[in-house]
Amino acid sequence: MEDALSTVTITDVAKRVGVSVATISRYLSGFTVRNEEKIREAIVELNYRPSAAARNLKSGRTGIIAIVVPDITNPFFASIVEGAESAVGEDRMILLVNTGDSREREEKALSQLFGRVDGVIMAPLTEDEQGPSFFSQFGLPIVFVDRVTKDGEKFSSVLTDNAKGAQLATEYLISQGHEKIAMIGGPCSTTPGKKRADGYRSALTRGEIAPLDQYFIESDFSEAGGYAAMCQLLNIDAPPTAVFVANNLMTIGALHALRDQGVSVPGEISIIGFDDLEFAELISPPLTVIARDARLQGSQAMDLMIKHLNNGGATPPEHSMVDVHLVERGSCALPRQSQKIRSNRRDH
Amino acid sequence: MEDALSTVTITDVAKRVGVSVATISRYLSGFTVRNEEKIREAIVELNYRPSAAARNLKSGRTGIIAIVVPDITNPFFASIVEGAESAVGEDRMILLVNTGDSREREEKALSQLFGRVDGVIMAPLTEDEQGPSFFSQFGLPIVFVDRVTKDGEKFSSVLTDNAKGAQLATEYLISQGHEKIAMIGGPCSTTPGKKRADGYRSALTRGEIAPLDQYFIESDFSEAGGYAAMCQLLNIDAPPTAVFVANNLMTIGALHALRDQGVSVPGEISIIGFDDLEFAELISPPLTVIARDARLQGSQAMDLMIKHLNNGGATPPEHSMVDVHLVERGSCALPRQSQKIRSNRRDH
DNA sequence: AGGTTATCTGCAATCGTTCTCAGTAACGAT
DNA sequence: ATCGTTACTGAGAACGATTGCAGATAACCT
Repeated sequence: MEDALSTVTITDVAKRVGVSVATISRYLSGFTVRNEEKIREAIVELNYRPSAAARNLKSGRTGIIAIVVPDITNPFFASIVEGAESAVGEDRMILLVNTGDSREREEKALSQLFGRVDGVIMAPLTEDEQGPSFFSQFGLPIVFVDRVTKDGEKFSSVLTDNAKGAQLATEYLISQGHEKIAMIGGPCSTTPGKKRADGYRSALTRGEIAPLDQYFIESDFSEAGGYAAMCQLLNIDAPPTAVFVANNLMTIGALHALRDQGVSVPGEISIIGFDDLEFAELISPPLTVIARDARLQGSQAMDLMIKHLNNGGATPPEHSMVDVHLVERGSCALPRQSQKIRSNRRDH
Repeated sequence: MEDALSTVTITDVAKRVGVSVATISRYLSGFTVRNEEKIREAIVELNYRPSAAARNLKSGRTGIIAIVVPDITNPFFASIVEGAESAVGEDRMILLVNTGDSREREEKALSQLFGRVDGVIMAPLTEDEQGPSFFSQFGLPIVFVDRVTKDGEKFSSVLTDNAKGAQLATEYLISQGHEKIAMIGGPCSTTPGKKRADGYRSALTRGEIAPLDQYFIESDFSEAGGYAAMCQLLNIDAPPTAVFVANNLMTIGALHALRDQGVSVPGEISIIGFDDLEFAELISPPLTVIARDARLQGSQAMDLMIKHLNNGGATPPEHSMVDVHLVERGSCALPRQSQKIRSNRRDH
């Protein structure tokens, strides 16, 4: 019932009980001491809370793990964060950094993390992270999630099988008879952007379809980017009959574009997305996607980090890969005969 | 180029340059000192990074603001967090706590925050937060966002005009000629749960429609809850012709239920949700909702917190209210004639 | 050159803990 | 009564930075 304003320290408690600070400290860390009851009382009465700052200084650990993501409003990253949160355990907490797709913010935040956190779980903006030695010099344990940097092999990582996912999507479209298959991709400077493009191309090649430049649009993983890309695809001479869109936000944008242009899905064009959405079934038609467990990616990354930390930072880097699978719903169909004719007409 | 393993302290830098630690410290805080060039070099060569822990201890501030939300995968809270992040400024960071709708986690996290953060922005799980004096005793500045606790007036808050939103929704349905208007609400132990129920009831009363118990279902703001509630509504004798669903996740659940049961929207039943969704337009029919600016709520909460902190914690509590508005799309329509007849028949 | 001022510097205390080390008290065994 | 053992205790040195104070140096003026 004392003043909650001025900070109560361990010394105040010690004085009140009439013992030394060491005793209070020991009591707090679970040793048996003589006046436990009186100490308990004093702590409650004074409303004493140990200073985390002082503990950090003494122990060299903060009990905080940073998680750095480009965009927390992207449901995928939100799930990663949630997964990480769920695995963080009793005695640690999460510091969230949302870089907002800004390189500047990312750099700044990273430099401020030192001494505040015990480790960093990170989805870097791009692969060419400020020089190859940056993270080696960084001095804090790192686990990459979803994306890596150039020298990423040196650190633990939890990735998705992006190439397989893209292949699965493309092969599915091929198996339905599509030939004019476009892709709206992410920035090739990012891991998923690059790998998904690779998977798309290799599936096409394997299906004996020549990848066309005009059918591949490198966009930016944003809704607006997906919208623009889809408009661009609709405007070319022989528009594709199917489009693989490389992430959830761009898929939403692409669907908006199709709706605005009055193009029916899957009647006139088939769409397959990457990353499932909570409401994918509610869209008309229900959206077919390549799905993966984002939450699992987050929790695995956290597990790796905690393992590393608990081993005194002496573990070799581990690389984990989360599987992908096709969720077949209603947004893909056989290419329309009429379309084939129309497009054939245009071709000649 | 020294070892990045062992921690480099300010003392190491001082030794290297041949000055006292005080000088290095002063250099770091922007004072002009004599050997600036040499100091700069030493810092780079040793890869020195000031220890945040030590600074915290000395200064009593951490430069970190906690933000506590029930569920980060809810797009609404993700936007709040993003808004807060965007307003946090250069010299502070965000510590995210995701309570996962668990009271236990919330309590535990709160108790661990002391000394780790300078303030807490919080959307409490329920209004009756562990005794009325808890937050008064808490010892850390608090700003409530979206929700408050019982003694919430004592702290700054950024809320939504929930009652108005619910009224708007209900009046809109009434204006279309609906009389059998149900509501799927959130827990009445939460601010939005309670206020939205109030708004719904008062709009009904004002429209001279008696609120029926069977038309109000208190659910839990989750997708599964929305699903179950909608199923329940469909099963009663005189099912409603319109339903106001009190949050985004429950709306998704309700729509799933309607789809599964083959009920057409808005043909057989009109739906209006609370909180817009990125993809609300893509659903068929496009979803009519009560919308508000979640991002703004987050940034306003952060602004309030920073203002408080910069004033040395001596500001009186401020209460801010974010406006709501109706976004009319396609999920509401006039009640079907056939339904009216059918229900009239049943009533008598 | 001497005196005055303006800058810069180092010493040492401090923040709130933890932890080592030396010590004391209690108790049973001899 | 003495000794050994066990079980707890307190003093004080860290941890790595910041900062008031007083002293040192340089710069400037007459």
